[in-house]
Amino acid sequence: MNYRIRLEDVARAADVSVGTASKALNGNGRMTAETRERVQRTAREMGFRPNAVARALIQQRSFTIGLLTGDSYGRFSMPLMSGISEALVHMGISVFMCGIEDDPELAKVHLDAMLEKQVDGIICTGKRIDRQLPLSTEGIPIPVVYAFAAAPEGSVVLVANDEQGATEATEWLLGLGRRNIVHVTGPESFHSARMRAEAYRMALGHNGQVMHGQWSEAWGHEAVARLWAEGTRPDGIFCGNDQIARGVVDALRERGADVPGDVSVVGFDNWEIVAAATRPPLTTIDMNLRELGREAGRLVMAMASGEPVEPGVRALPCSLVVRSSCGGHRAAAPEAA
Amino acid sequence: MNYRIRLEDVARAADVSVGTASKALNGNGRMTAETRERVQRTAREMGFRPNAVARALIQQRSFTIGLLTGDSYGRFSMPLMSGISEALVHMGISVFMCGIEDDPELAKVHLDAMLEKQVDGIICTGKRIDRQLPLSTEGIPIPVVYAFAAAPEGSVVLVANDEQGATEATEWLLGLGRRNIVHVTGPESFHSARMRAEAYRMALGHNGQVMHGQWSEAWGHEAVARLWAEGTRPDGIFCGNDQIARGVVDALRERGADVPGDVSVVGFDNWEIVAAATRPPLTTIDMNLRELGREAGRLVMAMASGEPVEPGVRALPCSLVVRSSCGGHRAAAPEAA
DNA sequence: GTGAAAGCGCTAACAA
DNA sequence: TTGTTAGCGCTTTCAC
Repeated sequence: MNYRIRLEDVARAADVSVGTASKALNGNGRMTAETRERVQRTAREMGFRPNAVARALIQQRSFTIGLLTGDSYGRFSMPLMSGISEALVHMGISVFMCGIEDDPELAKVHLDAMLEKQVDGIICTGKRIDRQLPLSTEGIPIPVVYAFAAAPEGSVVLVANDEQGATEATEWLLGLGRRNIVHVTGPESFHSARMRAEAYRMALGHNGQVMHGQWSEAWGHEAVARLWAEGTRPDGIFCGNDQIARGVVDALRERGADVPGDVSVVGFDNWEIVAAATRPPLTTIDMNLRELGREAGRLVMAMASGEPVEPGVRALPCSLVVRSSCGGHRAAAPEAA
Repeated sequence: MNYRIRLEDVARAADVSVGTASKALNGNGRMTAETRERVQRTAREMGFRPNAVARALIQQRSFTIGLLTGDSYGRFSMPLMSGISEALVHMGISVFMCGIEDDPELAKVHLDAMLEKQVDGIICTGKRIDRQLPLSTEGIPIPVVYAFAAAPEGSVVLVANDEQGATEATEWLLGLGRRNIVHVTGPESFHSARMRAEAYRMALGHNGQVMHGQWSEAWGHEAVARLWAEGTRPDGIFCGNDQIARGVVDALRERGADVPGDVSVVGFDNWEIVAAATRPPLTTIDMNLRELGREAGRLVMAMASGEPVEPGVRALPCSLVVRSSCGGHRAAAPEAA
């Protein structure tokens, strides 16, 4: 009932010209309400589906954007893409998604394909915010937004606010009365690790103790082992991600330390599969990647519509998600900024 | 250097007609090698990018497909989409991806958008193979393939071979000399859980012991607790997914049972974040979702090209991934079917 | 071997 | 208020 029905068919059936039919369906032009309704009804009855390709050709807009991602695991790219899609679907925009697997050749192939398909804009995303994708977006004639990825000078980029997130985490522990707080995190080579550590120190008001290692559960175990070996007994541990936090919580339990009774632990990422499965479930920082995606979608379309958008890095707020690894309740500490 | 350059511009610069330029660039028609090369060189130098929208309009093919997913977490849809994309990118095909969040309205909006954009085919995917998406693909004038999702009668559908995977897992345990093997899995309401349990029984040659519960670590703990309470001491446990397996392994360790010394444990899913972080890392079944995606991509394009494709369910093989939770080495047991 | 011209399905400017 | 017409950028007969 909807195959190969052209506007011309609808027009003929409704006894108007294609021009009028077009206007009737798009709400443009002037005509009697009767005519407009008749055309719309006819179109509906015939199962008419406008050909967006023809429309794109003439309007020079495809109502399509491209999402290039360096995160093929989906940890970051899935929530981002959900947000983007959510923000744009009601404008009739669809999202091309492609993973580039750290391969410059592949990245170029995908990018060219999208450019040829006349996407209205491109969003690039990675799995860490201090590494550029293997991809040059220089000289690209359409808007580009970077979300959760490093970008060339002068780009529009969106990231989660690591400092603010880490500050919230640390202050949450302080608010709970914890005073001997250690920070166990990933490699110092990661910008995020450095930012979070810095914010932790600032919130503490002194140097605290920062332990850099891997972003893994194993490092969480190892870190606790080192702490115990050197006789340190923290009452709060802020971890650089949820995997480390899970390792820490398990290691603590194995040593008979009660979480959250003796030690409060905060994670970072709110990676459901890890945070919710930890015993007790992790209180952690959510980077609100979905909202980041929404904002990226809005921005790229604003740019595509010619609205002026300032280049620069926009850091969106993280929020604390309270589960059970700290004790305390949401209301007992300051809200997200 | 590549903005708004049309074929006409290239043609003029190369001193040929647009028709000739088109043929030169697409390798069609007849002309002197010199002319062809000159046009190609000119196009390259000018940074010409053919407008795929115009091409799609005339060829009635957009070189685009749609991926509708009910799995917004990405556990299944990411590998699937990587596979699809991988199989099709070299045909110049891009993939629209959209999550439908169990929302029929949203699903329809996305589906209509793709249809209007003249996608050449659609792939639908979910997060379990016995639940249909909230979506009717009836009367759709383009090929539809279901991958890892339930589908209406007469559809082309691709799933992982649960029986074969479960058989491999069980036989691996048997091959290791385990004789007292228990199966701890998810709710009986899941088709996959029933299929895997059935295959487990077949491989065992008797009824064994099947414990249905949740797909969670907590259930893994609980199941071991029950086993211990009733005095059962298995030497092998085949788990319905990796999360259960992780719970089982942790619970076993807490009771002083050595894995894999006393008990061998096999998981299902090969979900890296869970399987690799378990101590010891899990030997598990991989559903090869990426390959499933590749096949889905090939199939949908074959259908779009008019090749006859038999409707029905195609079950693709799973494979055993050996880590440390069983002892034994890859060579000691039969290969994947 | 190369060019001219028609047309894919639609929108928008201009006539009537 | 409605219809006519000229394209959007490309491919593809069909002449020459």
